[in-house]
Formats: sequence, C-alpha cells, structure tokens
Amino acid sequence: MPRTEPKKPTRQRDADRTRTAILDAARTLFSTRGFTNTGVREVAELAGVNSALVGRYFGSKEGLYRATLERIIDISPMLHGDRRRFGVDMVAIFCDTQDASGPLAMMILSAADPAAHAASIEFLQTKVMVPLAAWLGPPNAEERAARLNILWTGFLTSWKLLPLEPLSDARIASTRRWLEAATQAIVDEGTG
Amino acid sequence: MPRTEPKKPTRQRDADRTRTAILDAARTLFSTRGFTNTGVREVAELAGVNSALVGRYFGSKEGLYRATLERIIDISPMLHGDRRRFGVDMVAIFCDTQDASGPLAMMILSAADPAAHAASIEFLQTKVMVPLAAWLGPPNAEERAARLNILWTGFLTSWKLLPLEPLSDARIASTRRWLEAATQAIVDEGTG
DNA sequence: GAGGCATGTACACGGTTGTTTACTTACGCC
DNA sequence: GGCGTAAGTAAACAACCGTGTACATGCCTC
Repeated sequence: MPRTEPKKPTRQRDADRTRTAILDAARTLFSTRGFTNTGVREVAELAGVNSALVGRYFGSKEGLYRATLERIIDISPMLHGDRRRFGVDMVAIFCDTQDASGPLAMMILSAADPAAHAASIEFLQTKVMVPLAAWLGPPNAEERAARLNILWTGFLTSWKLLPLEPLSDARIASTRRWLEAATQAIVDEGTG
Repeated sequence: MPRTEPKKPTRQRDADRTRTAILDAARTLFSTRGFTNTGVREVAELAGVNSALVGRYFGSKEGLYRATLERIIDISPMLHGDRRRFGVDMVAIFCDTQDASGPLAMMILSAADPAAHAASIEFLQTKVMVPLAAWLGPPNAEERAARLNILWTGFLTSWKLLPLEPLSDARIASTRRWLEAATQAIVDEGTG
C-alpha cells in the first residue's frame, strides 16, 4: 500500500488572505466585464476559493461590489503633486500606469445594474468629486470639478471602453497633448 | 349559456407594425438597462407582442441589438447646420431634445457584453466617426473627430449615466457654455 | 369559397444565475 | 491534548435566461 490518498494538499486557512484574493479577482472581473456579466463563481474561481465564501464574507454580490469600490477609489495621490503640472501628471498616470483606469471602467460597465449604479454614484460623489472640488478651490470649484470629470470620463471611455481608430495606442500622442492642455486650463482657471 | 369565450380580440396581423413595435421597445430598454439587463421577454411585453416573435424577426437578441443600432444611429442632421454655430447647435440638440442621448447610452450600457460591444464599435466607427471626420476636413480631421467624441461621450456619460451633483439639471447652464466653446474650438481649428 | 402561407401563440428545454443549507475540516486556546 | 469555533466545502434550491419547436389562426390569392 503506497499510502492513504492525499485528499487535499492541506490548504492553509487564512480569512484575510481569502478576502483580499476575492477582492482582487472582483476588481479584475468587474472592471473588464462589469457587474452583471461577472458571475460569483467566476470571481471565486479566479481567486482560487470556494464560491460560497463570497456570500460568507461579503453578504451578496452587491456587497462585494461595494467593498471592491471602497478599496480602489482613492484620488488623493493625484492631489499632492505640483499644481502647475496637474495636466501632464494626470495624463501620465492614466496613460502609462497599468490599469489606472480600472475603477472608472468598472463603474461605467456596471452602470446598467441599478444596485451597482447607486453604489458607484455614491462613492464617486463622496470620494472623488468632493475632494477634487475642495482641492481646486474657488471660483466655481464644483463646476470645474464636473468639467474635469467630463473630460476624463470621456477620454477613458473613448479609449478603453469604446476604442475607435483615431484613439488607437499608436496615434494617441496628439490627443494626449490636447488633453493635458484642456485639463490644465480648468485647473488654472482660478489663478487667471 | 352566455356565449363561447371571446378568446382573443381579433388582433390585427401586421408584420411591419410588429417589427417596429419591437424595435421601439428595444431602443427604450437597451438605452436604459443595457444589453445584458434587458430580457427578450421584457422587450416583447413592452412591445405588446409574443416573445417568440423577437427570435422570428431578428434571429437572436444580438440581431435585435444590431437592428436597433442601425435604426437610431444617424448624425447627418447635425452636419447640415451653420458650421460657425456647431457648438451651440450640438448642445441644443443633446440637452433639449428628449432622448437624443439614447444611442450613446445604449452603447455604453451595453459595452460589458462582447457581442454588443463589437456591434457598437462597428457602427460608431462607420456611421459616426467617418462622416464626422469627413465633415470636419483637414487638418487632422480624424484626431479632431476623436476629440469631439471624447468631449461628448464624457458629457453625456457624466450627465445621464453617472449623474453627479454639479451636473444636475438646475446647474447645468455653466457647463453648457463651456461645452459649446470647447466644441466650437475643435471645429474652428481648421479655419484658424 | 377553399387552400396555403405568413403571422402569432404556447410551452418546454438546457443552461446559468445568486443564494442558502448542511456538512467537514483545520486551527488556536484553555 | 482535546475541544470549540472559525474556515472551507459540496450540493441543491428556485428563478430566470435565450432559444427552439410544435401548433393555432387569420389574411390573401386563385
């Protein structure tokens, strides 16, 4: 007799590691397939855990979405650079950093679901727009924040979600410069 | 005995009317719930027809999506006005016309589905970007078309899909003026 | 006016979804 | 060192999905 069958390779039990593995997998899938087209079983499989654990740790799929949002939304790094270089810094972060556009893609692709939609708006408002407007300062802080939001939502959507020929990676240089200037103009509006 | 049961109220048979009823319902639902979150049975119910007719007339749900796209994408009316008033005209059309933003909302909300995504890009490229670039003319026609696309995708997404406080209907006047100017600047770039 | 085909209907099929339940197993504390 | 509890597992549930099929019926043509 060789030995008793090895059963399971004695997988370590670690709740924290499991939680973060699920959250990592959820971020990846939500930001590429959106809320509705991402299945709980898919997330669990990518995370390498049992699918029932998603329900255990996050209550429901919507709970997982909210937890994923809360984890990845953080614009504070962008608000600590040189104010006069905000345009070029933003372009560099979003164009050159891998998956910096993930959170926005996740929200856009999930906007078709009412629950995910509500969660997205709530977090976008409190974690992005309010700090951004405060950083911009008068005059018309909120409206300028809204314009930045328009510009970048449009750019990232056109680039990543509905990519068209003129925005292909090879031809994006000219658009980058335009975007830098337009972004900087909104920031500088207060210091005219 | 009162009479034999009245069965059905002798509903008129009209294939064309049925087709357009399905397409109207599909446009409404696709542009508010997206492709995945819209069921064939929902479309049929809103159209007042039997759900099997969707399959009969359009082959599949994806076929219905393509047919709906083909029916509502038409930017030619916007390219026949005064070139010097393009900015204000665009703003008027999209802000004041009921559901002018429907097609874009439909494409964004459906971008999470691979089949719908491919169909959207195909139509956007051939029916919008190519005619728009031709109308803009040199220099850099395609890149300027891409910038207009960024601007308007961002605006409509921020306004309708992820509506935030500074873009609420009551406070949109200032953003409208900014958008008019930014749009017109891109158009005028060739005639500097 | 009768036949034939387009139109419309009812229903079932296989598959997938999110969620829950009952159960097993490993770890840490007394 | 045994035991309780947290961690993980397997399976099943009901509901819904897109699609296909088999059947009924109304309109047009000959």
